[in-house]
Amino acid sequence: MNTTSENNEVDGRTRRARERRERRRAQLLKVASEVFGRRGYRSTSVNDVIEAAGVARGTFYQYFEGLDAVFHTLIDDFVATLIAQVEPVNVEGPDPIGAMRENLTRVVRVLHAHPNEATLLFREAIGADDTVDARLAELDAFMHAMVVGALTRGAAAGYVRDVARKDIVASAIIGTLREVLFQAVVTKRLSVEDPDVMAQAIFELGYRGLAVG
Amino acid sequence: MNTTSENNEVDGRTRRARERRERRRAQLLKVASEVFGRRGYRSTSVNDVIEAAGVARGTFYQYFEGLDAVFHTLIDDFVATLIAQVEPVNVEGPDPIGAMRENLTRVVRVLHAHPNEATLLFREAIGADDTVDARLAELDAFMHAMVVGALTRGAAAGYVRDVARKDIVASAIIGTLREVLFQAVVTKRLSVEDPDVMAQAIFELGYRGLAVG
Amino acid sequence: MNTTSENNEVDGRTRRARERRERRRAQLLKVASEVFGRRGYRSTSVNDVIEAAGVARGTFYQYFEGLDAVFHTLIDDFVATLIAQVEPVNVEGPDPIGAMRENLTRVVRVLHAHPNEATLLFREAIGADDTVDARLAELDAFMHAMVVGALTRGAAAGYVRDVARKDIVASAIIGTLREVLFQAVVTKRLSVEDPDVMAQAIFELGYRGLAVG
Amino acid sequence: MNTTSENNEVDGRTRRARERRERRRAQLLKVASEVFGRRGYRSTSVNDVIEAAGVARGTFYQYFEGLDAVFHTLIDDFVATLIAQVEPVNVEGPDPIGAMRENLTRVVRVLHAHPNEATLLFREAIGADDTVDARLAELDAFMHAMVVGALTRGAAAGYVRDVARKDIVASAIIGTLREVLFQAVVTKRLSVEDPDVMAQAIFELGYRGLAVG
DNA sequence: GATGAATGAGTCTTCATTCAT
DNA sequence: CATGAATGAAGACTCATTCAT
Repeated sequence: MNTTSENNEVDGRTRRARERRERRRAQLLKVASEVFGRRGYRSTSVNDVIEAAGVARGTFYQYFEGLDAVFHTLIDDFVATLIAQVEPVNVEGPDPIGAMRENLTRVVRVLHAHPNEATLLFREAIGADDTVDARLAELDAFMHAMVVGALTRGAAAGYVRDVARKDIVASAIIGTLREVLFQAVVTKRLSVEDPDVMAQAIFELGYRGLAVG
Repeated sequence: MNTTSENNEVDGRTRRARERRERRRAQLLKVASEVFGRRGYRSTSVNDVIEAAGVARGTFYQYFEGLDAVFHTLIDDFVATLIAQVEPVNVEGPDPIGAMRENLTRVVRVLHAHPNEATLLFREAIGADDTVDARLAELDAFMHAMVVGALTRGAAAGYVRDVARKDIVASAIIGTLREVLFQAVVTKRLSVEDPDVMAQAIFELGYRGLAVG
Repeated sequence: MNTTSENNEVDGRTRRARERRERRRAQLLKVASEVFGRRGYRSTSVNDVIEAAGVARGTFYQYFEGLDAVFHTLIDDFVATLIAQVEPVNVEGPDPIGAMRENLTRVVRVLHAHPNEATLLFREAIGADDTVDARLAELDAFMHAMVVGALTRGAAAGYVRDVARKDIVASAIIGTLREVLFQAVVTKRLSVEDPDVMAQAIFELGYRGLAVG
Repeated sequence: MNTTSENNEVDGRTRRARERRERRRAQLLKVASEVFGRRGYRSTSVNDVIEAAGVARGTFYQYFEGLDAVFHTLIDDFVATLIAQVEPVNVEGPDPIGAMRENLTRVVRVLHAHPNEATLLFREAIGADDTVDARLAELDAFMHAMVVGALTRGAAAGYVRDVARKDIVASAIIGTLREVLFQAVVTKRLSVEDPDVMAQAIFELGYRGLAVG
């Protein structure tokens, strides 16, 4: 019927409009992450982004409340993606150590594949603003809790030593990851071709330590 | 005599003037580091600093070219102080491991004693501007070279394992220190009363690893 | 058709936008020349101009890089207008002297019609800055070359005496024009109702001198 | 007597103090005129002057109210010096034309001998501020009246033509002098070795004009 | 929805002038 | 008197955000 077809037409229009909106939004995010990666978040202005995107000032503000919002979105999305790479390790499963290593490898691969976002996370997001700081603190807390849990369950299962200050050791392990990944992905001072090599080196250090024999 | 007393007076004036200048400069640096620590470098304006210091706009510019200069000075001074804590470790000496731990303990103490500056270094200085980035890169390179050297000489002397990727392991060790110190001194998420406890935990992890037995 | 009308609409918008921009720019230049004429370029601030124009700070900077740019534009435009009044005199034409006088008359009329700009040129532009100085030097050189050329060709054609130091005489003639115009148009110490009277007086002096008979 | 000798001593002290004051003041004026000549009055700051003079900020303000005062003093002194070169021409004396030329020659010599001050007068003083403008207007009026008087008396005595607009002709003559001197002394675009050559050229133009024969 | 001109708050920086030592 | 640190008014410039078209 007429009404139906009209409704369909309207629905079609609405859908297409929404899709266009989403494409625009995604494009703006992509361009922004490139510009942030190139010039640094703090020295990027709205101007830089709209020029790079070939879009008018007002258009930008129809999609985001401001540059902060873009930045927060990028950080949040990327943090979510990273967290999604981590699968809970069953300490009583067949190969818990291997499972951990696989988690690490997946995270490293995502960081390698998104160097702009990695740079944002490691370099730009630190001390940026309270909102981002809070988000990073959450990420930290998440990782910290996870590692402390793993240490606790691992020790109970007899897989790892029962260290006294699990909180310090957890921070130490996180710092290891953070720094190596930062140097490999962001500053490129460490040249690591294969993520597995990195995982291997880190695991050896963390698991066996530097003691001889 | 008259001439002498006049000369003395002039000298006295000059000396007192210079002293006053230096006190002012030091005061401004101190106040600035506090404000930076409180509000973050990037959201601090010259206004904030001069208000906190109780000083007129022009006065500030008589002592520093701008906020950047203050920030750079703080970073440079603090980096120099930190580096000065590190004494070269003689791997063939009686207790090289102990010497390393003492280096670490001294660094930790300085960071504890200057939480504002530590915050600047760990949180504010990252991605701030090219000059500071270069300075931090130097600090990184210095530490990295030191650790790689220690690993090499330690392995030659039979104190530590001869790991394959010394560069990755060095970054990992630096990351360990950085993160633990950051969490302990800046975010205070880790409560570490005694620097030696921290050193102990880190050493145990790095030296013996997590392997059982 | 739809597309066409849309295109037309877009074109119309673009055109109207450009026209508005040009009107704004012209308005700002006009207001600025008035303010400069009233308060003097050197004691005029951006504030003075935007207040007089009833425009916001940022608007001004969307059209000009700064007050300098406005000043340079005004000077350059006016110099171009003045130069455009001068037509080359064909010394072998029917009435070269009359042609010269017509050139002079046209220049005088333009100066009369734009007293603000004349003031800028005669009073404000001298010693203002290096850019303007260079521009004025060009204007000077242009006029000087023109007069020296006229003297040379005039002497060859037997119209004027063949003076020894054509360069000095050229400067003298230019000085004559400059000073009389300055006093008539800018300071209004000379009241000259009719440009032709001025031309007449100057020509008499220059052509016949003060000698009796 | 004691009192006398004391008074004498005091007088001596006072005198010497005054002399020192005057030497300082003269030195500051000299240095300032150099700096003004080099960097232009408008881009010279108190700083520039005291640095060039090797004197403290406060000292400067003990001798002058500000840079304006220095500038005004320099202009006033120089204008007075120039005016002092001009001796009234007795139109019924033996050689009134020669007397005028001598006046001109003396003025030219002073300008040659003080290029910094000449630059101030010709380039920096124009449109500088109301006080200077008024002073220059006085100088203009003085010269104008003098020339108009000379034209009137010269015409009455039959030495020169009785031109219709003596005011315009007077401005023209002054403009001649001003421009030629400006180009010769300040911009050095006219190279005039001998002041008499300049006087000769100007007089020829003014007296005989450009007419042939 | 897209556009881009207009806005004005916020910062930075200079420099003439004062005044305690 | 000489000194130079301190002052703060004045001005320049940027940039995130709004809104009429």
